[in-house]
Amino acid sequence: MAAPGAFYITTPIYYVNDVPHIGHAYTSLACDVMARFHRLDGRRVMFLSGTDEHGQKVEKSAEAAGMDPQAFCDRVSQNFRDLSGLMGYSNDDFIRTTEERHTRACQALWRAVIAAGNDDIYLGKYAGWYSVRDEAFYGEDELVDSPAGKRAPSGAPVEWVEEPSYFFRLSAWQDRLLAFYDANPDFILPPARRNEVMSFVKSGLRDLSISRTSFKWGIPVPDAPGHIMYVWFDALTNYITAVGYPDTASAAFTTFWPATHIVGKDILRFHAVYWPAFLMAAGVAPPARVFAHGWWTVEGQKMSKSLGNFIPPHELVAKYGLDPVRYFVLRELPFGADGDFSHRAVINRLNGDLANDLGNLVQRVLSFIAKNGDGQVPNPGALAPEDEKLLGASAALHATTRARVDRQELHTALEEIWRVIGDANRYVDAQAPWTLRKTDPARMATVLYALTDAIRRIAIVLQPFMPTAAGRILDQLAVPTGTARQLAAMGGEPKLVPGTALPKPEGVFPRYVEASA
RNA sequence: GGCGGGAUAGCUCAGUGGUAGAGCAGAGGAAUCAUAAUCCUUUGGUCGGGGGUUCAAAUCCCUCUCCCGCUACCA
Repeated sequence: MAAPGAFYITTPIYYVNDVPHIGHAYTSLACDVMARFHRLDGRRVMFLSGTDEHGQKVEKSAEAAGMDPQAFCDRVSQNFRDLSGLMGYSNDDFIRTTEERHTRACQALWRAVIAAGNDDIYLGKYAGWYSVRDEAFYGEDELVDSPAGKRAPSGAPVEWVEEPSYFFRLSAWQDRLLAFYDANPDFILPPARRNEVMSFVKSGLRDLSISRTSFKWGIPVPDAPGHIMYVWFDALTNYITAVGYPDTASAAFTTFWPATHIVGKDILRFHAVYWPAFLMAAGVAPPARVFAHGWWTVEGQKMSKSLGNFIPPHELVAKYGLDPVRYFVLRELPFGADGDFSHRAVINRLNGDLANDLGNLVQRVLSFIAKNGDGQVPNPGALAPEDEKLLGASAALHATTRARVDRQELHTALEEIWRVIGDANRYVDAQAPWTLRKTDPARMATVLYALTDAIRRIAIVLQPFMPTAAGRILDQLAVPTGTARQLAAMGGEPKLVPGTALPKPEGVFPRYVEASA
């Protein structure tokens, strides 16, 4: 069990051969929001990302580039580390599977499975139809008959090849996995994905080939010269490497493991089936949760190499700004479902939600105070019921958003926040401080105080989603950094101190104006 | 083929038995503190088709049509 109040969240390790696109950015961004949320909520957080650097493709790419595989990885993994900087990720560690600590962890995990004495790893033969030309294995059902014999779908000739391989006895784990899913109904989210995984497991499991002898770029299997670990055993282990495995008594491990894994739906099975089985076989606790998210389409079309419609994250950030991009991808699609990334939709969110609803709310209140309230935090009188209502709604966001974030429902968390932003705008109109200025200045001050305090709470809870913009709003309210910006401060102390000087207000979310044709 | 999910306002979706909802878009109005922002009102749906159960069905059952996901070793 992880320590109480601790939270460990991981992105997948990205395949180092890939070029980062919006899909990678999205996965990490969701993790980043959860990591930031829980830190602000007073928990100890470990947020891990990294790169997957082994495998035949990397070996070949390095060769093609005329480089040593390690030097090649050093270069291309930088693309993903740069992404962290660009998107403002707050990851605590960035693991690379070519690091020595990872080799140690993988070999230790392997040995632990063997030491458990259940014969879960055994030596067999990996066999299949291989096309030298395609450099790929094909399943029997994929092959096409031709006069010259069996052919790959590409038309390339195939040959039956066999190589010695270690296998993981996954077939023996069906019942234990199903029992685990039953005992942990939230282990796989969203629920639809859980159903898919369970039906997959119920349909029967085959043993898994977990080593290769046909190439070299990988982690050596202990006591088995010529064998290197096959991708998944190597890659998945990164999640425990980073918390100190094999030292399961280490502070990091006892504090943080088990983790919440956020993955794309394409790799759900590996995380929700193979990984818990590996761990249980080695006597290590399985992960706490695996959450699978969906895919982005771009202007209604699937992202693909042939269409060349991958969106480089840096272009988006340059065009719209970092926080608007963060907001858009988290708000636009239900986390878990597929969604479309379109210029139109970004503009609508940016101008409608950010500039009009939130940005204008902050600006109308703060500039009113700057002009009519001596530029200070107003001094409130007794609160009226409608004041209490607004303040109560904004304070309640702490609990409601936490409940949403706990289930990875980041879009509904934002919905909750925007509901209160709407309340605040309606409150401004209903109270009409511009009228109170002439009729009842004391009441005006109370109204403005209620508004600044509501905005303070809204900005605090928005920090995980839009760290820079939310921070700027808090700056404009003269909220000191530190505990005053923790989520706990939404409920009570420290509050805004009447009379505190406020800086000159500046717009936080400018409208996006389309370049005129 | 098998298993699972879905089809609700122009768009994206919420809504599991009791007089159809939200956001955006559209129309009209109010206000003028504010980033021509905000607020109010409002147009709009035979809840995919058909059948059934029920006093009552978007909601339960049957059936049809269409869409999507999963159906293993592709990093």
